[in-house]
Amino acid sequence: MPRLVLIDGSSYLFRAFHALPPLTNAQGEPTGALFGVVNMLRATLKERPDYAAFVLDASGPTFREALYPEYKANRPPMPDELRAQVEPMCRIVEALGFPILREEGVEADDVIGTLALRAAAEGIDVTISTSDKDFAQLVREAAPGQGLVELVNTMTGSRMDSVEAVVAKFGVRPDQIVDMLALMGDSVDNIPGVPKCGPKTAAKWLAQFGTLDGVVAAADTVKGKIGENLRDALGHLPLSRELATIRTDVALPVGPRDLGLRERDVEALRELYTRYGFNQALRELDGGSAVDAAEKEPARARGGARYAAPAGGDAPAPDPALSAPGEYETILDVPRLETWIAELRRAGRFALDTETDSLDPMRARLVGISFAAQPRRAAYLPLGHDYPGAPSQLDRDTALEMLRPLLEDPQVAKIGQHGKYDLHVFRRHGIAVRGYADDTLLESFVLNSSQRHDMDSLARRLLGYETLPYEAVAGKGARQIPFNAVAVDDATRYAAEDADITLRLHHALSPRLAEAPGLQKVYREIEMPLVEVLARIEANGVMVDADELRRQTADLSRRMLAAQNKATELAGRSFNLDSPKQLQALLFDELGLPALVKTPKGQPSTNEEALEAIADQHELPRVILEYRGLAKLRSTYTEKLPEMVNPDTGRVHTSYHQAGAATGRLASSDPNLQNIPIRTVDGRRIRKAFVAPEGRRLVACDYSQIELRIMAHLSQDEGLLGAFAAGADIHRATAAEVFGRRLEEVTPEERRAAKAINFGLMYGMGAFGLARNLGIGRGEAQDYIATYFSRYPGVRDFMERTRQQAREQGYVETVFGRRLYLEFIQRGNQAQRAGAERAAINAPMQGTAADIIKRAMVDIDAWLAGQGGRALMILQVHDELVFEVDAGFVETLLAEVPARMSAAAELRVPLVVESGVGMNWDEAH
DNA sequence: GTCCCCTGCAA
DNA sequence: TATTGCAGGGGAC
Repeated sequence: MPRLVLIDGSSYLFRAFHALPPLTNAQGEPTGALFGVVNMLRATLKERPDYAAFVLDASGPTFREALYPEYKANRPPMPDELRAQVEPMCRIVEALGFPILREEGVEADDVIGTLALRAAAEGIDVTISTSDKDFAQLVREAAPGQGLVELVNTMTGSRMDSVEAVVAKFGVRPDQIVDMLALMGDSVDNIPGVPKCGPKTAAKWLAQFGTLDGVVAAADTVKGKIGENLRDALGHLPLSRELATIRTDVALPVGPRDLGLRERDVEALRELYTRYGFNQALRELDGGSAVDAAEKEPARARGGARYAAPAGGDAPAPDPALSAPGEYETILDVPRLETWIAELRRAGRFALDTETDSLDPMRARLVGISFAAQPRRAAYLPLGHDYPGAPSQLDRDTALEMLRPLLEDPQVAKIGQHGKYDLHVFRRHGIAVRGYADDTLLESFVLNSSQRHDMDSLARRLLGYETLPYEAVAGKGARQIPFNAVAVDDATRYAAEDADITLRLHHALSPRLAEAPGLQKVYREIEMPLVEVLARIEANGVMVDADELRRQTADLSRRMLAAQNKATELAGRSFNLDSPKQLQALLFDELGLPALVKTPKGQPSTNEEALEAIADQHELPRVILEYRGLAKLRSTYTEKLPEMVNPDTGRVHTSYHQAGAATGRLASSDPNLQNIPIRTVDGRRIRKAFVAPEGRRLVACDYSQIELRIMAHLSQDEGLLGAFAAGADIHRATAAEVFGRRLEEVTPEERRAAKAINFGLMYGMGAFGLARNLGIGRGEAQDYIATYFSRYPGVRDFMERTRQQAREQGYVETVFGRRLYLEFIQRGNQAQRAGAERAAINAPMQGTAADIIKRAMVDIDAWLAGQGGRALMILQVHDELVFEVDAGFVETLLAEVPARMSAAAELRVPLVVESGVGMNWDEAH
């Protein structure tokens, strides 16, 4: 007969918490209750039930509160050490494969009761695993076609599987338990009973009178003080009985047969057991002895990642030494710091990390520094914890002067995780770090750009180590406190761990790079040298004319208001033009215009394409498009950029994310300066607000058609190579080929179509996309593409080769050996595979372009370093570099920079660079 | 407050 | 059913 195990999670959590000593793991987190629950669950799994569920109380009121507002009023709030264990417990339960049930408005008891009786009725044997005696009321013996319901308490090992067993334990039958509980009452749940009536008395009365009703009827015959108490309690006994009754008829979204156990997630369990120090469980996991059911399937894949490819680079069984907890100390006096400095110097290389009071490296103040020279041993040097009662710390400037020789010594190698941030912090505190040798973020990025590279993920994946989350020491959301307000002890656990884990990650990652010489070269020759260059660009910042932007804001506001009035008039009522939802109701429901475009979720879209499509049927769509364009410029640019000016420098400092795009491109944020408008007149005005200071100029240098040139190089297509060699206008040349014209005969319309083909091909576009882009029929678009491929057969072959390579080896490469893994190319569904193929075609071109400009940046930065500050690199926009240059130095820069950009790669086509000079970014184009 | 959706800017 | 990103406002929870 199949068996269902229902686990009363809440009861175990409480009992284990109170029964076990207050255990903690190496990080000092409480683990006692967790430990108890985990052991109970492991014992349950060994019994191999067919179905199981872990049931918890949900928040929110239940019917019992409605019945009796004082219900559970005496219950003390959950202790913090216990509360902290709930979330990890759920993660372990999940990872073990148990379904978790948490029903809003229904207590766990009633969920269990309902499922138990339903299952028994369906012929399933039910084991309720609980430490709560109240469940004895549910015990049933098996009957024909009916399963039994039994109780086990794995903490005591007791089992109640028959009426007899219940009688033996409580002196009453299961059907009398509720009456007994009503008579006894329950002080914890605040259920009133008969004062002085305990289990013995209740059992005696029930043996005598049969039921609660019988007891009530015979109340007058009970003698003595307790008889009086009984008679006084008569009024509330029915209520008490109802409160004590476990419901067996609540509505639930699942039935017993929905509660199959999933395969356990071994990786997740390893991490969690490691983190909480459950060594026995860990050994069992590795030995695989106890629960072998799980080994059949790999741990479930992580969702979300678009490429996410394990291929060569994924988690080995973590070395236990790497995943063990570390021992951390706090440096509070000069001798201790001297000892550490000596040790770090002796080691010759060490991991370091800074803690600050802000995420913005251009505003952050140093709060502390951590170091690690060998795994599992790290120290935290607090310098700026200033909460009331903070321990006395070393003076910041004194400590920094002590550290300066070490930090500025290029012979002592430093290892960081996202060290660019720390370089900023040190620079702004007067330390020019040298010898920044390795960055685990970039090691991971180069090894497999599709995965996550944050320290928590890396530690989990590569070390099987669960880091202390930042939220655990600083809180989260609105209640988050700055790091300087974090207690020094907590800070030490968090910060020293950062340095320790950085070092361990480097030990895990660098051998993998060594195994892949091509990748190591990308890491060593492109990414690592770029770190300091990016830090310099960010620190340089760009001057923004805030007044000009404010004038533009005013102008945009005026025109938005006009558009809004016009829209209100046309619609016949007012509505929120910023709300796609309201817009959709207005256009498609009220005005009855056709909804020709759908959003990804199937809603009628109000995007530009959709509005353009109905613009000839109504005036409103055009007005909305006008409004949208203005609103975008105002909210994203003219209003925001002035707010981003750093008060110290008077300039805007973006952040470049070196591991931001899987193809190898940089990404920019806070603010994003890689998407400043250029295509419309209003948009271009914003570029006029990016200015050069008095006596200087902005110089913009951009690669001409770099991705198409790379396509020519990679495909070695003769036609394409020839066109670039001849210095032709490539879109015109393409049009001439595809439309069978002489170059000078190509019409603007044909050139536009050819341009769309060129760009579309680089993105792996099909006939459908080209048709939509050009507003032509699909057949016609297909003809264009066919003609294109017949004129440029090398391109067609190249694309097929690329797809093939991606399918066979799971990744594609740039000219410089950077890889992009494409997980879905082999095992995705149809749409995912198609998407992966498009990405595969695009990545070598986009990625090679990224490699090239990165190389150029490193080279140019080195050159600029010797030019006495007469020019600064201030922006990178994928194929463009922007410089701020002394007016008298412009000539020199123009003689030097474009040449260096061109020389950044040797391709089969020339790398042409175009330059412009002006007082602002618009003019420099 | 946080998260998701829709929208739109750049190369 | 065209690649890579970042970010705004609305609105549900």
